Amino acid sequence: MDNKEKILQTALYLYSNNGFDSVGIQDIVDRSGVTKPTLYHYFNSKEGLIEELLDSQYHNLIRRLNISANYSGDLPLTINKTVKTFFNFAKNNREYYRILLYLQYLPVDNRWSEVSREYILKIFKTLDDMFEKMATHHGNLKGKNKNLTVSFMGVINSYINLYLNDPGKLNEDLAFTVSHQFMHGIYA
Amino acid sequence: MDNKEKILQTALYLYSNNGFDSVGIQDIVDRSGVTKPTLYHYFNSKEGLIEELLDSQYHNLIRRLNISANYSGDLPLTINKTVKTFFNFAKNNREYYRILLYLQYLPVDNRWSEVSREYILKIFKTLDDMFEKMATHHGNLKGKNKNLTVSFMGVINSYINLYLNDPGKLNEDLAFTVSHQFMHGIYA
DNA sequence: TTTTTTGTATACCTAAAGGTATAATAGTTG
DNA sequence: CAACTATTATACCTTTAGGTATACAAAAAA
Repeated sequence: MDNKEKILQTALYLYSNNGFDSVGIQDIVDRSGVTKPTLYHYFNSKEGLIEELLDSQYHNLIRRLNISANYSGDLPLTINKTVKTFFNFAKNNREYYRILLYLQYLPVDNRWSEVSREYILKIFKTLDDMFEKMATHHGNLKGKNKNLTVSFMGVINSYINLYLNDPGKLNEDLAFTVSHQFMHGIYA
Repeated sequence: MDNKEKILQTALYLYSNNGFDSVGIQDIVDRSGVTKPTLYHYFNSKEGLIEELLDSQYHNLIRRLNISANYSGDLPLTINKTVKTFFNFAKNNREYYRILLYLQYLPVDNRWSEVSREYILKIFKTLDDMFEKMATHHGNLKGKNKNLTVSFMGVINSYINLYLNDPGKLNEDLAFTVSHQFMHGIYA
């Protein structure tokens, strides 16, 4: 692993557990076994480092999401696949997903909120499209895409936030339960 | 309004829009028209200020929540009242609730995460008790309280997070929609 | 083989953070 | 009125933050 990769890994670890503001460049270079100029050589600034960090695993998430959210007639299957995609991605990229969660609820004027907004929006857009397509077959969903997207992300992220330290819980069973409850409510 | 109150108001405003780490004591005292020793006289430290800030409106929330979450036989009514309680509280205490949201998704090792954990847990506990009581009348909810609490908070906070800048949207209609969907799923 | 680029370390800079020593003022209590 | 307590301002402290000027070694290009 070269120095650049080492820095990215360390930054991911530290930022994920403490947040961007609580981790200094010095902390990162110390833990990576390099010095500041090395970091600045590769990333130019703290912001540059964070941007590259966010970018690094994001396309992976979007790619998977596009596959599972690609509705073509079977609503329960699509919902379940999408829940599983989120759970699996979060399980396999715990540190990264923790950052994504943290960014999603950052105050609006926060410096880092802007850096990440496009990423969050893209995820929402993908789900919104999914629900819109679903509405063509299920009339009762018509016009509700936004609400559905918000509910869906809310439930998913709430579970992930809770179980991120115990990722074994984010399994197929829970994914099924969550999908089922989302579709049929708490009585069923 | 005395200086202490002025400081609290300013801190609430600034922290709510930027997060704790992005706002310095200097920013707060400048905007309050006082000087540092005044702030330190009343609050001892940044942490002390934040603790008092969190405390200031928290009991209000818990009080209301205890009333609406007090299940006594009518599940849909209780759910709906509780959703409305959250929406109304968030609407009437936007800055405060924004901080609560932000704290809920902070990385675990973050300095401020600890300060706020008990508050978040108390809210979860109240809802958990509500769902447990409900399960005595609705057998199919039995043993699901934790999942129900997580889903419930997830959906509620996701909506609030989205509409906090446009709080007119957090109205009774949306509360009804959210309650209904929570109970009966997206098909209904 | 010379030259240039890439990568890295030492040592430093400036700004801003949280916090305080000291002293003055105002109000309260004896 | 005297003593004391609560409240405030000036000016300062220390630490840490992000970032950089300079110099040097290795590798790639000429």
